[in-house]
Order: sequence, then structure tokens, then C-alpha cells
Amino acid sequence: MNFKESHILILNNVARFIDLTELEKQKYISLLAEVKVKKKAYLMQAGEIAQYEYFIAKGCLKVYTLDEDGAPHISMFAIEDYWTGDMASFMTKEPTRYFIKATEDSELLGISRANYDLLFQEIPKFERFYRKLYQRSLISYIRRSNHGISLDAVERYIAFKKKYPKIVNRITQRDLAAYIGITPEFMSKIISKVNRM
Amino acid sequence: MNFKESHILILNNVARFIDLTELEKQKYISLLAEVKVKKKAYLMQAGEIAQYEYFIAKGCLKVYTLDEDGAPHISMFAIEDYWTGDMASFMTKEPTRYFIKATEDSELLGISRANYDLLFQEIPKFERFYRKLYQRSLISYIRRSNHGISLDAVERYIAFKKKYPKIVNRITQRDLAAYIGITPEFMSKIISKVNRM
DNA sequence: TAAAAGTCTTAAACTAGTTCATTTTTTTTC
DNA sequence: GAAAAAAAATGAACTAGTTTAAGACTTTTA
Repeated sequence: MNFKESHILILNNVARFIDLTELEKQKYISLLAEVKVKKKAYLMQAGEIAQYEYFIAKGCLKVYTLDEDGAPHISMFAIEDYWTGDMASFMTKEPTRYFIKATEDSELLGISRANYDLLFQEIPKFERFYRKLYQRSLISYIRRSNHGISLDAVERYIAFKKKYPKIVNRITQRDLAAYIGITPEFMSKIISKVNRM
Repeated sequence: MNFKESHILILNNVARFIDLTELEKQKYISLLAEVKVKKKAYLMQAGEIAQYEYFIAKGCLKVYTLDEDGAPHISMFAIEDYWTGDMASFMTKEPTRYFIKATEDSELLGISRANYDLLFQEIPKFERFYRKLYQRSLISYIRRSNHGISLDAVERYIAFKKKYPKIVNRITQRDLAAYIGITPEFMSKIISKVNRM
């Protein structure tokens, strides 16, 4: 059977952890929804209940919350081969506090809550896939939150550029500031300072 | 069969997500090691490779790293019914950067890396258990790191007291400062300020 | 139970990052 | 491709939290 581009990408992603038969592959693909979002459009907005978890086949999105003063705090930039969504809302069916907005035209594959539950019944191997996926996320999450600690803003900026060279050029300085945890004004100062070095 | 206190606790913890037969329970327990740590003793030190993941049956421990200046940053306080360890080191077999130190005499159950792998072979249900455990950790991790954002130190202190009333009284003000992310001196100021309110 | 070690408090001088206001540059839209 | 909107740069005044230092209090240890 011929899979389309985005399906090949997600199957490769899954193949990192589990092997699927041709039939299982087709079954899995049949449980996914194709979603397109134009630049500046929202995939999710605060107050909604997260209906899907997404795999990004193409594009770039930012995941963020707004604090009491209305200032954005970006928790991740999601690009090709990443998973995104709000797992808390997806699992508990409570309203999300996140916005997910495309910063480029993007193509995603989404799994609904119903199909997610079905997946484990139909292909129990996926328990293992998600066990490993969540374990990895947890590790990188813990690493990230621990790494940033005791670094000043300049060091965090340099670390980000080093760790995500592919992302730096695809996002605005403003959004990077909202991710690093400083004001856009201070980000501007940092950049001109670092470039002068 | 009669299980001892700590075994009952861990079986209850597991029962939140999966049902085990009597035989499976015994098999599971047989894969666990009993570990006792006296107050001030280390369960883990930076440089070592994490040999176990631990369940806490009794006591209190702090998990922390030291930054370049030798200042401690506490990432969690672990008490009864919590899991702890360094999952990154446990999985990758790279040396840990963490210290885990008992702040009270403590009793733990540990699973070794070999037995962890064996567990999934012997009782595949545990894929589901860990999938759900990691999912939950991920959710609370994400929530925590997102919640703290844009709160000042006083607000973070108040939030901690509210969220972990059982822990506050069991730890020093110094350790709380190392968790909240401020100096002990500033913590002292905050507390006298909050108490005056 | 005395000494040692660690914790807490207080205060003055300091600094990384914020806030606010204005101008310039870049990107988007029609 | 001109007008509007958003992003970036720059600078001065400000503030939350740090640093350093020293004395008082508490807990641990022998």
C-alpha cells in the first residue's frame, strides 16, 4: 500500500519504539485525522477542551499561555516530527489554558480521545510506544527545566541557539523572548550585545 | 499470602492503574529490593549511574543538583507514596548530576534496571502502568513549570504552602528556598513579611 | 552537657532584568 | 507597491532579588 508523505513521517516516528505489521500500520493510519492550519491560525485556544493530540508533519507552531497581565509565556515551539497538544486537557477533559498558534502554514495528524483509547484495545503494542514516548518527554522536560536553572538570560539565549539551531531562524525575537522568560526589550539588548562579542 | 507494610503500599500505588492477580503481585514484589536510608545519608550522588528507581514507603528525601558555584537547586521533595530517582541516568546509563539525600530516616523499594526490563516481559500489563504513571508525571510536571511562571517569590512561597501542606513542616526554610529558587536570606525576609500580614 | 555545626535573622550596597516612552526597520495586507 | 501593522532598537528611571557580613538561635554529636 502507498502511504502519503505525512503518514510515512508518523510511521517512522512510531517505528523508533515499536514494529508494526502492514495491517497494523493501515489500522493506525485509519485512526488519524488530517489537519491543516494556516500561518497565524489557532490549533487550540484557552477555554476549549483539547480534542486531539497532534503530530507535526510540516510547519511550525508555538504553544503558550497568557498570564494575568496578558503577557505570553511560550512553553514550546513545535516543528516537524514533534508531538504537541495539551495532554492534561486531553486526558481530563478540563478546559485548556493554552493557545497553539501556527507561525507557518502547517500540516498535522491528530488522534482524537476516542481513537486514542481505541488504539490501545486494537493494537496493545501502543501501550509500549506511549510508555517510551512519555518517558522520553519526561526526561527531556526534566533536563530542560534543570538546565535553565542558574543560567542568566544571555546564557539561556546562547544555549537555545546551540540546542535548536533549526528553530532560531524560524521564529521572531519577540517569541524567543517569551520562551526564554524575558522582555522583548531585554532580548534586543542581549542580541546586540552577543553579536558585538 | 501476607505482604509487609511497604509491599502493601506499593501494591496500592500500582492498583490505581492496573489490576494484578495474586501471582502477579508476588512476582512483582520478588523483583523489588528493600532499601533503608538514615537521615542525612545519600541514596544517590552525582557521578554515579542510577541503578534503581525508587518508591518511598516511609520518610522524606530531597532531590537536587549543584550549580557551578556549588549552590544547591532542589527539584523535588519526595515523601511516602512518591516515586523518585533519576530516570535519565537509569535509562541511558549515563552518570547522574543529581544527589538524593534523606531528610528523615526512610524506607524505599527499588527496582533495578535489569528487573525493570524483565517486568515488561513477565507482566506486560506494566507497560500500561508505566504509560499512565509517566503520563501523570508529565502532566504535573508541565503544570508545575507553567504555574510558577510570572509569580514572584512571595506568591511561589504561598502557593507551595497551599499545595504541599504536609511537606512544609518537614523541611528546613533553607531547603524550601533552594526549591523555590531564591537565597535563604531572601526566604527569611519573605517569611517574616508574610507572617506580619 | 559542652562544643561544634548548621540554620535563621537583619541590614546595607549592589545588579540583572523590567517598565515606559520614542524612533527606526521589517513584514503584512489590500 | 503604498499604507498599516507589527517587530526591533535604544535609553533612562526603577525594582525584585542577590551578595556580603555579622550576630543570635537550634540542633547534632561526642
